[in-house]
Amino acid sequence: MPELPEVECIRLSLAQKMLGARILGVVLHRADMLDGVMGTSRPDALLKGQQIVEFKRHGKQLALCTNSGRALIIRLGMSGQLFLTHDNDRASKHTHVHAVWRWQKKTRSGQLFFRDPRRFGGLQALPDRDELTAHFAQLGPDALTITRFQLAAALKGAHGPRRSPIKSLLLDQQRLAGVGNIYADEALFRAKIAPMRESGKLSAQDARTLATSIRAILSDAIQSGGSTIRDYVNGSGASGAFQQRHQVYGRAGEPCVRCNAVLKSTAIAQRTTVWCPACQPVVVE
DNA sequence: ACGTCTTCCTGGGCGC
DNA sequence: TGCGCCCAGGAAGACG
Repeated sequence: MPELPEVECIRLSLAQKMLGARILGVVLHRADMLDGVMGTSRPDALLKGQQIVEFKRHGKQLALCTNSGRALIIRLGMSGQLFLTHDNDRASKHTHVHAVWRWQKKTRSGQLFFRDPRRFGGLQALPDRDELTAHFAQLGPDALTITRFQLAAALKGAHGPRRSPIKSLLLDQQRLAGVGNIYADEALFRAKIAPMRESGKLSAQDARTLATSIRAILSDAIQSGGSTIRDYVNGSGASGAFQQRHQVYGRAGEPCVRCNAVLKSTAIAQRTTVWCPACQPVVVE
């Protein structure tokens, strides 16, 4: 999916055009993509008749908040897209569209499409803002503003130092919200920390460096419009450019940009992990 | 409670 | 060109 920077770029592009818009009608093509309808009608859950007052994001999750207090969470999974107009040049965009919202804002009107071929994403309806707050609170702190203290607390854990590799911890949305496979590798490279090092054995200085690296990588990526690997586009259909600045992701076997050593690929948490064995020492003196 | 592994899907890219 | 295989931006759920 879209990791935090891509979701943030989608959020910004949608907010620019749709903030204040009223939802005139909704079509849900696949009922199994929607959760949380219990106790309410499906159109209400999908925000029909309501006005969008805020687009919120926590980690990789986006929430559409309305004047009636309801919220609709959108998770994009691996292949999810949100876009405002059909691109007639690409017929594929017309397939796997699971939901369409028809909206109007003063004299402007349009449609918002939710497309997700792999269907790892989904929609979740929440009845009020407290539920949304509680829902987001189940996730770890947002990675874009992660502090060294928050990260150090996650490394330590509630019941002693964590044994899992630092990369696994970065991917765990309950510990830190927003980092996925691309930005985990990029942040660890920037911080010069090997992805397989035990989380609980990182020093306070490591935590500080890593927190700084995570924030820097994510905000740089947002500035570049996100990373387009296959088909990511923001709400307006624009691709990102950050993929051109990846230092390790997708570069296994190529030379390290810092030291020229050959980048290695290793599986950690069942995810392809690329790192520099020279810049990111496994054993630290 | 914790850490690891399987599984849910479709589609693009590659080798043959 | 076509087929089969492998891989992919995620994360819930099962298991030990």
